[in-house]
Amino acid sequence: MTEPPRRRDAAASRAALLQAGQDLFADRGFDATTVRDVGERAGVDPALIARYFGSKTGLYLACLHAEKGDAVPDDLLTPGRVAELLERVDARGAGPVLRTALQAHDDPDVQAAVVAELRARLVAPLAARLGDDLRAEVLVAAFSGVALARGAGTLPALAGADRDALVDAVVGLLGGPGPQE
Amino acid sequence: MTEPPRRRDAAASRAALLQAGQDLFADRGFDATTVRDVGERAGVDPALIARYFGSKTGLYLACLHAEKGDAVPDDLLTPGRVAELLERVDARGAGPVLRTALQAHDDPDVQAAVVAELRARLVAPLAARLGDDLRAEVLVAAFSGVALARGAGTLPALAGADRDALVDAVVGLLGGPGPQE
DNA sequence: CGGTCTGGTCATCATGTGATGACATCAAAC
DNA sequence: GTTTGATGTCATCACATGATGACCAGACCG
Repeated sequence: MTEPPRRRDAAASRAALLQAGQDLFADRGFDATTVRDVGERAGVDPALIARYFGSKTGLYLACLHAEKGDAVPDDLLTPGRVAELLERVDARGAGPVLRTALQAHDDPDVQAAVVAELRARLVAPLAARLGDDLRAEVLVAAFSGVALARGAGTLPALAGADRDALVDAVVGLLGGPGPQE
Repeated sequence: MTEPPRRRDAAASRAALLQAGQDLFADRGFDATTVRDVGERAGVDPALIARYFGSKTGLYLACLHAEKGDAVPDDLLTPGRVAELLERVDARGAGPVLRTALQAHDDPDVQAAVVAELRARLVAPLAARLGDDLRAEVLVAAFSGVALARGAGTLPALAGADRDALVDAVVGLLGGPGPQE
């Protein structure tokens, strides 16, 4: 750090592309995001995506791994965790992982990576608590649906609701008969 | 009916396109379905989509209205209704309505049509029972998530589960604290 | 038969998109 | 100052996709 900002800085360009990719992929999904969009948002020539990430898919995978660290794997059933995730959804979109949970990706590498992310970050802790993979996955799918719908605007009350009210509704409906303390 | 099948039959071609559109849109969504796909599946030249429906979007709207009648508006909380909907999802994909509930469509006409369908078919009856639009919409979003994930295969236990077990899990988790009798 | 209408086929266009490689330009090394 | 490698810019390609219109082929009517 503290380097005088170079006028040409590969690391900075790379980081800008990564950030722009995270933003746009989270907001619109993979297919609806073009490399030109990413380049424009990053203030960088789209051709550099190929240089630094190999391809659009490479950038997507990098975005997936980049956000790996910033969400602590934790339980989904606690109101605090629900609130935290929803806050994140409101601020930055549903995110590639939740998105791809509900729509298969054609590229097998991407699909495998998302499955692994989902499992590690959300399903596994829940399954450990519930003792049941199926119930854990149903919960994850249901929450993903709420997160996506929040951004889609197709369900007006959900899209427009105050976040606290939404947390209440989600916890009330999804957290119901599960073992909470 | 009982007409000897004409070698050239506009109504039959139209119906074939409509059916193929319903199948493919339900299975893959709007964007991932090409007019060439629809034509091939229907055994009909794709150019006829333009003739009979004006455009791909026109066909999509027609598919939306076509399946309007075949799902009885009913309550989502009852196990019977959940089972019925899941059966349909297993047989024919999530369907355009549930799909678009979670991903906004760019065309405003389509978006408006889907919002209306969703409201009439799913949200309204639930809201009447729960007395709360927000909770009703959360439930619809959650169920849509489950339906989509069922087909996406990203959550293996959910995708592979026996339907009865899935109905149990869904009813147990979503129907929990709601007013059921 | 000749004419016309309807249904169907096909070539083609315009556009958007991801990818690629040639070229330019800056910075550091020598 | 020259060279060299890194960094960035740009034109362009290949391909998929939705749309369009010219044309063809039976059917029905006179």
